[in-house]
Amino acid sequence: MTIKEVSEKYSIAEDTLRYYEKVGLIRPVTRKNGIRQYGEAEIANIEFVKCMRSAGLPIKILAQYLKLLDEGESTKEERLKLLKDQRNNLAQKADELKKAIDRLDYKINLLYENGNNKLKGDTR
Amino acid sequence: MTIKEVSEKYSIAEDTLRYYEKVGLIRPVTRKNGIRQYGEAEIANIEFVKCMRSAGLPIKILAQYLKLLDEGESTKEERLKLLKDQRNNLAQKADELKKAIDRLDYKINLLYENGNNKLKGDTR
DNA sequence: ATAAAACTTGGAGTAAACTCCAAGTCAAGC
DNA sequence: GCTTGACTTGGAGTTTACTCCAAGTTTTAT
Repeated sequence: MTIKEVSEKYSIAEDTLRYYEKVGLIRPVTRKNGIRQYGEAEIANIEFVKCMRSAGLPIKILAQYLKLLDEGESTKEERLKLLKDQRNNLAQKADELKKAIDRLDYKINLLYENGNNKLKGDTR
Repeated sequence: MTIKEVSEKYSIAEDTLRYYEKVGLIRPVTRKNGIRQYGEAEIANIEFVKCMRSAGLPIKILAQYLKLLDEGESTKEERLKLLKDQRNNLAQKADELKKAIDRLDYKINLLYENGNNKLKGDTR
């Protein structure tokens, strides 16, 4: 798979794919005449990265995780901690998201039920 | 309430509070000898803004919403649309978050059950 | 009244994550 | 054999959301 195909399949700009490689978020891609040929493993990585990035995991963290993975078995504990930390971060983010959604829903309902948004204590 | 008190109560830097005011995310705060005195309405605004920002709503959107509010009743439909759009954005974000969390949980479990992370098809 | 602490402003600087660009290479079609 | 088009690189530029700073003013404590 060429960079263009990957870019289209996953809606990630070619520039971004090269950038990810540069900063160690995906492994160096093997080339054919200097041109990147993405194999199955690379594709799997990219799909994983996309999922994590869309949830807001920082690039640095993901790069560090890949580095640990490539360092082998000895980094197992560290990887476990990293994954758990990130999982907890996301869970907290999900909480905040839920609160904001509930609040928006409340405001939306106010607007439906009552054109006048100036109910006591809700000036926004 | 002074800017310092608000800053401490809501864990928002003073600079950030002034910045929010500058970009129209909160209304101009009334002054006493040039010094900001935050009243109840301002505090409520700030608390709302904090909730929305922690969910990732862009500053531009929040500023636009405040502007619409201050333009009065005629902007009701537009405000409703804005709130719904943002609500939907957040809901989608929550979905992505959930997917990422599930995936991390899966990886964490793999690590617990099996030191060797190289199960078929999971190179990350 | 005067030194120290707290506040003000406008603008510059920073960090993260891209995104764009110029200049060069390389294989393929005519 | 030359042009076209896709690809490459390194580096500069952009956006968002702060965050810091210098220089000045005001308030408070002695």
